[in-house]
Amino acid sequence: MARTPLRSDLIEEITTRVLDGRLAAGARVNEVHLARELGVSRTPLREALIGLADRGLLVSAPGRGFLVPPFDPDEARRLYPLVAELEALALRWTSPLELAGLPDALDAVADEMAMALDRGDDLSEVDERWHALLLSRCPNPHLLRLIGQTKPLLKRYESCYFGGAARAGESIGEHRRIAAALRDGDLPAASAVLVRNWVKALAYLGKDER
Amino acid sequence: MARTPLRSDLIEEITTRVLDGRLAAGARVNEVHLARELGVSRTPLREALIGLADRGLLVSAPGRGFLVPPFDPDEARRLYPLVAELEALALRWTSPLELAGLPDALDAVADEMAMALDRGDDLSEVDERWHALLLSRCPNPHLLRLIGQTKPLLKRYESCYFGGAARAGESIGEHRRIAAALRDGDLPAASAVLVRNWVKALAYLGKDER
DNA sequence: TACGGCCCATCTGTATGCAATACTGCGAAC
DNA sequence: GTTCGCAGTATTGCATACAGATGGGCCGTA
Repeated sequence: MARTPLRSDLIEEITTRVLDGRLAAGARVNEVHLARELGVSRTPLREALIGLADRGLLVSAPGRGFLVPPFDPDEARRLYPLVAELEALALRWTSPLELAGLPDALDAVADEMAMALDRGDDLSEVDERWHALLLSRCPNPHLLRLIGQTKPLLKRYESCYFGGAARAGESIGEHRRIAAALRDGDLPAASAVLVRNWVKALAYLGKDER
Repeated sequence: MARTPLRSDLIEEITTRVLDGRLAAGARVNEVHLARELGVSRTPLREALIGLADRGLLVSAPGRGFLVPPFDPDEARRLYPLVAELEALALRWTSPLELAGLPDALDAVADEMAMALDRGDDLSEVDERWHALLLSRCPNPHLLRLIGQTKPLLKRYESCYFGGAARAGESIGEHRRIAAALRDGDLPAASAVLVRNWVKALAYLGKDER
């Protein structure tokens, strides 16, 4: 028997397809087609779909299966502050002791971001690593679970987040300020910048969405 | 076809069984037995189990099925503040306009709680209604989803919450103070009491858990 | 031509079947 | 006496099969 259930891999794969639009917003998910395409049967596929519906990345329409929720600017406006507050909470609940080793490591990742920006690479993967590192010491697994469930929803709207180099540079600066605040032991300042970082991302997103 | 998928009912039923201990903490879930007992096939049952595992009320052990997580005092200590902060957040994000009609209704439910306390009834159902009402105007469905997913986890530890009449009376008073603060438009005070209400519940829980 | 009802293909929701792994009990060896 | 190994059973994970609902097109009628 597989040591990793099929549904886990399927959740990952389907998440990717929702994020990159191969499963289009508003479209219904045809279980038979998708199962054939992925080379699995409908059973583990449905299990994955149900998991994704629980996280809000799909919605279940009783009798009509699953569908990808349409894009909704309101939803983005609610998701960004939500993730912001959740991350800030995770930060507040990380003990100063655990936090001590982080700033240097965070700045190292921020350096990577700066280099990626110079090369014109995609920053989102590095940005993700930075935030994962920031939260890695939080002792509340349930909060981390909620964050993990919510971020993919947000990523649907994030496609053009780092589109502008100006915003990217600004964002890297914010990341560095967060690390600096942590070094000073100034947790409120760190959370404040963190929340602002997310909210600003939303603002730039709104600009592109016109 | 049923307008409501079987798995929804199953999720509800299994949640109940986990909360009342019919599915004991630490025990494995036998899919065949449980399916027979519930009069359904394994397919929708497994779908329900997966949904519950996503919410953290069960854990999935690859190759070994699902099991009810053991009780863990640490978990309770992390869940209560989490729900407290999430509810406070929901409150902060509810517009004052929407909030205006709430205090009277909240106090009405608080009256019910007081009456139930006098009669010696169980308060948890009424308490749940009070909190649901408090959050009912929050415009962020994702936050509400997270709260809804997290509260059942907490309820596992809540059995003896309202055990002491003294604490129950105190809690009702806190509920009234929250409504009063809302009437005054003093949102920070309302959140503060709300958070304290949850944290105190945890403190009393800790006392009984020895 | 527009509208409403019926029929059929398609798809979901549920049940059952099958293969491979994990647990249990017993026996043997140290 | 304890531990290791093995065989049989139980149980999971996945695949397939079946029943009922859904949606769309076609025809008839106003």
